[in-house]
Order: sequence, then structure tokens, then C-alpha cells
Amino acid sequence: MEYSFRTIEDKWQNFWAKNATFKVEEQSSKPKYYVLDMFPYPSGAGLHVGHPLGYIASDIYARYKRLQGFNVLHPMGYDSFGLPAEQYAIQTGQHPETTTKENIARYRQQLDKMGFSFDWSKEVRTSDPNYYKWTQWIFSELFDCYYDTTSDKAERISKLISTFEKDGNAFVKAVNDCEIIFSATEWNAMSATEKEGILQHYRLTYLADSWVNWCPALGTVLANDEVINGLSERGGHPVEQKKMRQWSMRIKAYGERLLNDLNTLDWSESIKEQQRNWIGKSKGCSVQFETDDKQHSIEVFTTRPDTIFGVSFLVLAPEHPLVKTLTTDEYSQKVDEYIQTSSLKTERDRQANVKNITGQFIGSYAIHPFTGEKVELWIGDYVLASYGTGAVMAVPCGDQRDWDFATHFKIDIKNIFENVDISEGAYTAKEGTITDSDFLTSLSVADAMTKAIEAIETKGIGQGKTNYRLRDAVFSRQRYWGEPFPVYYKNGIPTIIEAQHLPIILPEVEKYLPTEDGQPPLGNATDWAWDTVNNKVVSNTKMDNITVFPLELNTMPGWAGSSWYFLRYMDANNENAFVAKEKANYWENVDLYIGGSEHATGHLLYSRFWTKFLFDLGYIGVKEPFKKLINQGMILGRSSLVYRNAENKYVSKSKLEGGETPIHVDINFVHNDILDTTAFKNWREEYKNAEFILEDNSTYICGHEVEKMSKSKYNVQTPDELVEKFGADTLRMYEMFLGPLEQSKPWDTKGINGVHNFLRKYWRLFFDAEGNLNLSDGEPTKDALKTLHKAIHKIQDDLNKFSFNTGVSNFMICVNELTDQKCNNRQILEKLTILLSPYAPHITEETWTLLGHEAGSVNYAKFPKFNPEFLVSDNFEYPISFNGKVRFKLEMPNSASKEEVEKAVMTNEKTIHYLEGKEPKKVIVVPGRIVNIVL
RNA sequence: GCCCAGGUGGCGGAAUUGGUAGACGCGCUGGAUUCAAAAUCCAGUUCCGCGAGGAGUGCGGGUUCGAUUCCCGCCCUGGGUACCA
Repeated sequence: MEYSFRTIEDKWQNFWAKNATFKVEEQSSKPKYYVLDMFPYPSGAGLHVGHPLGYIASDIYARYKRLQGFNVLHPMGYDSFGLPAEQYAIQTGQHPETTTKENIARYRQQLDKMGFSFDWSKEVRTSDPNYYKWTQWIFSELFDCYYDTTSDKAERISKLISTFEKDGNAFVKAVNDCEIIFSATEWNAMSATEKEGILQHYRLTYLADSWVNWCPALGTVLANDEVINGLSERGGHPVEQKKMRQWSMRIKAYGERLLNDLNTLDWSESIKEQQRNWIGKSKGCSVQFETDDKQHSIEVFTTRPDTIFGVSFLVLAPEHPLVKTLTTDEYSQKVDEYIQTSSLKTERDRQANVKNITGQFIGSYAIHPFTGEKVELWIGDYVLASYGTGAVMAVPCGDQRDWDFATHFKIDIKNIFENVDISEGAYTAKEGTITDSDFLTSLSVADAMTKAIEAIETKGIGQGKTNYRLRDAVFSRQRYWGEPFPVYYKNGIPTIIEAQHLPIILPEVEKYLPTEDGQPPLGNATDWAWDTVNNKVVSNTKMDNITVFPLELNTMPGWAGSSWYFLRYMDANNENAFVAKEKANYWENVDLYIGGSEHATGHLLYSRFWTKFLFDLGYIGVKEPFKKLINQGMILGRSSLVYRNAENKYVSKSKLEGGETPIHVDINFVHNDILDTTAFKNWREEYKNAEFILEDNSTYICGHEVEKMSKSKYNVQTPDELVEKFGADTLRMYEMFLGPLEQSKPWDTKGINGVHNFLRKYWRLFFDAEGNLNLSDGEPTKDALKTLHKAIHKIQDDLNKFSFNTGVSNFMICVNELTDQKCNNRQILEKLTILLSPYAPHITEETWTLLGHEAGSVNYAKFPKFNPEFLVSDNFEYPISFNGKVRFKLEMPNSASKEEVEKAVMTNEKTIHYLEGKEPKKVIVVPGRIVNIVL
């Protein structure tokens, strides 16, 4: 009987769907385990073979955890708001919702064919009003909170208001960007508008006129991490700076916690490092420099207070507020010109000219706080207004940029490092001895650092301070296809719509483009006003600014919905809460999260931020969303190329003479690099009369290149045709077999036969030569037991280490050995089947029933434990053969000679722990050069 | 520049509390079966050498009885980040 994967896979996929096999409930009797994939954006192209890589790994792990007796939550959903659907809508007029629904249907079909064990009853879609209702709610909770630095958590804004009413804001300890100090009396005298204006400086989400990365081509604002080298991440359009009224998220308030809690996470070092860099904590000190007329003082931030005696000038950002005041008449024209040119520079220009040193002396001086010497004041656009204080003390001997600047403008360089030559460049190492520095002289750099901060603080001209690179995240997008804000404007005051009136449903619009007068697309909506009497959205014509007000026209960014979706899965259909507290407490957080590393600083940082916020308010009991994170590598495409020569003929690879034009050819016409010339000719009109220069054996061999999968390179491999040809189980195992999960690798179907053959061999273990089911019921042979137990041991090890690739190899070894032994023993096959079921669920369900078990029961109730106790029988004696391998540690002094070591290896009797957590078992190591011996 | 990860046959990749390098699969070579093909099975396959033998895990050193594994210095590839004071 042949292995008929199509019949088998259809049968079991239907069975699983009909019986809701993978539906989970909260069960306190079982330990929980939460396995999550980064949910996909449902694009029009459908899934390609790269998508399922992570899903297969997580599915294997989820099924493995179920075998071990865990109650496993393994859901799937869609990040269904996003730009491509909107752009498609702009082009075709088709509503993004329609496109999105079609794409989701296609994705679902493809996912189902892979045999994933998702609990679809918990599906979420970020564009579903029942979902974004709660995204809007979280936004309103952020609006209602501020960050209290005393309790070090988010607190209700009402608490802050009552403090203002009693004491004003002078003694408030809160993260804010409020520049004025007021008393209680002043506060109480303020109008509602003024009060809200103040509160905006404290709220965790707030409106601010901020410089934003404006992308004219996309008609939208982009986050810092969506801009790469001055170009938009999506599409690569130029991005310019523009000031706009935007919603922002005060993520900065959580900077320290986001940094510290990284240490509690089981994430790859590289991702943690990326987040640390992004948060960019630097410890240092602020220092006030008085101007020589004693009228003003300039605050700088430095990480090297120990070099304060090396200061030879100050540099201010051109945008610094004191520049105009401090510029002398003599220099005002030059300074104005410099400010003018640097303001015209886009981010892109600045980056292109990193080596280009520019600056301008402004004519006035500051006084060095310790030496009393005059130091020149300069402006230079290498100093950023947005970081630190917007001014730096320049120490050319200790900072390369300052050195370059000083050298370029011929400013004196003072050396304060003992025995260091700085004629060729700055000395930037944080070690050595300070000299020529008054009270810091002959101290080490580290000691001087402490001493300098002390002196600065004693003098009252500054203090030790910590700076973060992390900036608040802009939260407004000028888009249609996103979550509307639950906000209306009451006489200009942003007002939140109460939770019981949510969701605010995205309105219909005629056009998805910005309006003529530059309003976001929601400006096209005719029914987009808030009636505060009836609490509903009404027609714009009813707007009277007494009871009916305009609604916010921006929508939320893509990361809004994805910042909390892992919580919604726990309780996807709850209409009364974003997640019920008892469910949140049962599932806690994600135990294993699998997805691409491109989200290192975006999604993963924002999710952590929102999780901490929701924790602060007591809605959930965990501080971090994802305990363990695995980043699957990208699967690259393997493009096939044909070569056209000058005479318009197509030249096979070994006949190339150079100068031929390579042309991408659809990979479906190519098998093992051999081109199907007929298919190629029929591909396009232009190839119809193609002529070929063939190899000597009359084939056409294509060239190839490894690059990103893309439609335009005709190298996209969808899973569908492979499932059709080999079955889902083969594809699942093959994707795992390709290599380590975390590594990126080229897609190549060459080896898929090997995996397919393995499954066919496994299938044949159950049947005799005539194709009849043939299972023996006797006791298994020692050889068969040994093979099985070896496999159990290794494959469990592989699963625990997420080495799914070696897991597949070990299955192959096991089945090859059982085939050689002609093993058809029921006990052996039963256990092997359980072992294989996470990898190849369809074929194992089928064989499970062949073994006489109830249909579907391998999932998994009958075997609550999948562990050594269950699988390895206690009484089994391991046969240690001459060729067997047992690992043991040889305890000998390092000085022992080779002969001595060999002698010890040959004769030693060793005690071996053959399985963890069991009594040690004595085995005698057989003479021979055996060092690495495994059971 | 800085940070992180990695460099092993023709290919994807195994093997690290230091212990027979190249598991497993692909590909290739030869053979069996077949009218033939597919499929299947058997043998071989790191390189050099007819051979005995020698070389070999990016390069150069070091520690060790023994190094793909540990240490030092380089080179290269991939990812991240960038005038952050």
C-alpha cells in the first residue's frame, strides 16, 4: 500500500476541524504553555515558503508541549490594518476591507493545508471593530495617565490634578515636558483650555507640535524606525522634516524599565543589544557655562566630566534658543547664513556629508567654570537640538569630532592626558591618567569622573544625569486604513470618548487620498462628527460646536493593534473587557514567541511598553509580553537565469562567452537548473521563437542567484504547489531540515525528495511486501529498542534546544535502522509514532489508527506525559557494544602523557548517568579508543 | 567607526563543560532490479596520492597528551546602528 498523502491529509484536516481538536480552555489542573507566532499582514501575494517556517517550528513545539501534558494556547490571527491595502484602494477604489477579507481567506486556506494546530476559535483581526474597540480603549487609558517617578509607574491623571489643585506643580515628580512652574492658585485660576494644555505635558499620550518625518510620496508621517537613511522603509521614498500637530506616546517614561527588564528575558543577545542601543542610555553630567557678560548660562551635557579642563570651546546646535541672543553684530550675518543653510539640509544631506565639517563662530564667549578662562562659542550642525541639551562642551583631545572641528577651524587643542600623543587624532579611550587639570591632575579617568561630578554639584553648576536616546513615539498617521482615535475636539480641546461608546467605527469615504486642503483621508468623510448628547457619530452637517464636535482625522499607526494582540488571544471574544482578568492571570505571558528579527526595535519595544503600562494599572499580572523569543531567519529565493547573447540566442551556462545579458526566468520552468525550453517558449510572446545554444547533452543549464523572494524576480515559491506534489508533512519536515531555524538560508527544493522518502519508508514499516498491514505483537528485539531509545533521547534533546533540523536527521537514522532490522513491532512503532507526531501530524494520525487506536487520540489525551518515564522502560538493559558510544569525563591531571590517557581510556570503569533525573547506572566501558560514547 | 552573529566537503548542514571532524540529506560515481523509465535496493564519495601515507574546520600565533571547540591578533560575510556629546 502506497503512502497516499493527499487522502490522509484531507482526512485528518477535516477531522481536526470537525472535532475542534485544538480548542483550548483554561484548566487549572494542567500547567499552561503559550506558543505564539508573529501574526502576518495579509498581503495580496499570499503566503510564500518563508512565512510558514516559523509557524512550522512553533507548531512542532506546541504539539510537543501538548504531548508533555501542557495546556497549550497556540492561536493565529491577522495584522490586517496597513498601507498596501490602502494603496490598492487608492488605485482601484476597492474598499480596503474587501481586499483584506479576500486576502485573509486565501491565507487561511494556505495555513489549513499545512496542518497547523491553531485554535481558530481565538482568531483576532486588528481591523475588526470588536478588536480595535479595545485598541481605542487602551489609547484612552494612556491619555488618562501620567508617569509618576516616585512610585515609578503610571498613575491616574486625576491624582495629578488634585496635586496641582493643592500644591501646583513645583514638587511634582513626574515624567513631563512642561516648561512652566505654577502654584495651586495659578492652576485653579486657569481656564479649561489652559489646564488641558498643561496636562498634555504629562499625559502618556499627548498632542504636540513635533518635527516629524514627513514622506510626501506616501502622504504620511513615519516613525523614526520606519525611516532608513532618510528614505522610507516601505518604498524607499525621500523623507523630509515637517512640523505637525501629532499624537505622541510618552515611551521615554518607560526607558529605564524597558532597559532593565531586558535582563529577565530569554532573547538572543543581538536583539537585546539592538534594544539597548535604541534606548541609548548614557550616564554623564550637565554643566552650566556662564557667558562672559554673566547674562546667560548655557547648559551642556557630557559623558566625560573628567575632561572638563580640556574644554577649549562650546558648540551649540544651530536651532539652540540662545544663539540669536548671543551672536554679536559683527557675526550676525554669517551666523544667519549658517543657520539658513543648515535648516535647508535634509536628514539625507547631513548623513551624506558626515565627513564635511561645518560651523560658525558667533562672536561671544563663555567662562570656564573652574579656570575662569574665556571659551569661544560656536554653532555647528553636528550638534543636535533634540539630544541632550542641544549644546556640547568641546574637548578636542578626547573626542574625535571635537578634534576634527578644532583642527579644521584652527582652534587650540589642550591635552589633558598624561603621556598621550594627540597630534594625529583624539584619545578616546576611557582609561589613563589625567594631567594639567587642577584638582583632577594625576587621577585615573574613572576617579576623575567621580571627582568632577562632585565638584560640579558642589559648585551648583550642574549635576550627574542620565540621558536616553529613545524619543517619544509619534502615534498619528495620515491614513485611512487604521484605527480611528476615540477623540473629538471640543473648542480645540482634545476630548476622549468614554469607553462605553466604543468602538468608533472607521467611516466610509469616497476617496482614500488626503483632501484637497491637505487633511488626512478621514477629512473626506461626510459622517464624522461626535454628538455628545446622543453619544454617537453623526453627519458633519450637524456640527455646531455646542453639542456636536469634529472628530480626530488621523488614524493610529500599524503598531497600535499589534502592541497588545497577544493578550486578546487569551479571551478573543470578550465584549466587556480587552481580556478577562482571570484569563490573563491563567495564561500570563507568551512562553515562546517566534518571528522575524526585523521587528527588533519597533513592535517588540512597543509591545513591551504597553504591557508594562497595563501591568501598572493592574489589568494584567506580568511585566513582559514575551519570555522567550526566537527569530527565524529569512528564506531567500533562488532565482534562475537564462543568458541572451548578441545574436538573440539563449546560451547555456557552460557555453557562455561573456557579455550575455542575464534574464530572470520563472523558477517553475526550471528543475535542477535544467530549463524546460518548451515552457520557456510558451511563457511570453517575445520568447516564442527563442533559439538555444545547448550543452553537449542537449540540455539548457540555467545560472542562479540567491536573493530576496520577489514577484519581479520570478523566484517566489508558494507552499501550495509543494503541498500538492509532496504533501504537508513532507514540506513541514523539509523546511525544518533546511538548517537552523534562526539562520537565513536560500530556498532550494533539491533535497525535498530525501525527506519525502523518509516518510514513505516510515509508512512501509507498517506493511509487508504485498501491501498488507503487518504488525507483530511480540516483545521488541533489543536492537529495535536500542534504536528507538536512542532516537527518543536525541529527538527530545533537539526539541528542547529548538534544533529541529537535527531532529529530522535523527528520525531518518531511526527509520533507516528499523528498516534494516525489518522491525514491524507494534510497541516500537507506537512510540515512534508519538515521537513523530509533532513533525508530521497527518501521517502519524493515520498510522496511529492503523495501530488500533481510536481516531484522533494521538492528540493527546491518552498520553498526558511525553517524557523519559513514559517512553523508556525502567527495566531495559542498555547493550553496550564495542561500537556503542558512552560519554564520560576522564578525570586526569593535565600533565598526563598521551600513553597514560590512552591507558585510562582503555581500562576505566565509569559510572554513567544515562538519563537525567534517574539513578546512575553502571556500565563497563569496553576497551578501545572510545571517548564519546552515547547510548 | 561601533555593537551583534557567523566562517567546516561539490551543496544544505552535523559534532563544542576540549576527546575517532564531516552525522543526516542532496548531488555525483559504480552496481542490482527493469524490455525501458520511474521507484527501490547495494557500494563508494573532504582533498592530494596508484599506494603506503600526507594535509585538512577563514588566516597567523598560543595553551594542552589532544583544539572546529579555549586564549591573543588579523581577514571576510551577514544583520543592526550611526555626527548621541
